[in-house]
Amino acid sequence: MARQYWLVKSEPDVYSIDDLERDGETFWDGVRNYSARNLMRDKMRVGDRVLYYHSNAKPPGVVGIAEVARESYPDHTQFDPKSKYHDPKATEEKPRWFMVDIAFVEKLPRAVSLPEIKDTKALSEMVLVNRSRLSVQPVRKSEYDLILRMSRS
DNA sequence: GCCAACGTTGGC
DNA sequence: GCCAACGTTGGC
Repeated sequence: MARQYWLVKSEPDVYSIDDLERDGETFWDGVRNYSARNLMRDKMRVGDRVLYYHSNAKPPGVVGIAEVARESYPDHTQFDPKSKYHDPKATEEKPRWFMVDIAFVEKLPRAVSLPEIKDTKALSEMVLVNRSRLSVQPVRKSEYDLILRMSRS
């Protein structure tokens, strides 16, 4: 299948693009939304490209690129009573939440901010603009390419 | 810090 | 199955 494109949100205070650059690779734990889970569990493939978005930042925006390094497997934090992501209804036999691993690719030469994205007609159909609170979302190749081009200008 | 959007939970 | 109450996300 052709490479697909995604966007993931992360609060830089929690885990920023710099943290990902330092670590090289990480597991994307803590996603507790069924739409986002289904995308990770069923659609994300190794090698897919991922726009890395800083939410709750000033300004919020796309700051880098990552790629899917491992396809979905159960998110271990759901089984951990001490984790804030613990889910008492999940069992090892029947996990409810899944995650993927993502690897650092590069930081954008310049962040592309949310206001800028909102001002760009060709990006007006992005899920980011039209649906609040989805932390893993699909992106069109044309949108991905345009954001990269904007970051270089 | 506020609050709109909206997903989830649980009573009925 | 409906829907009110509740909790969270995330921009501003």
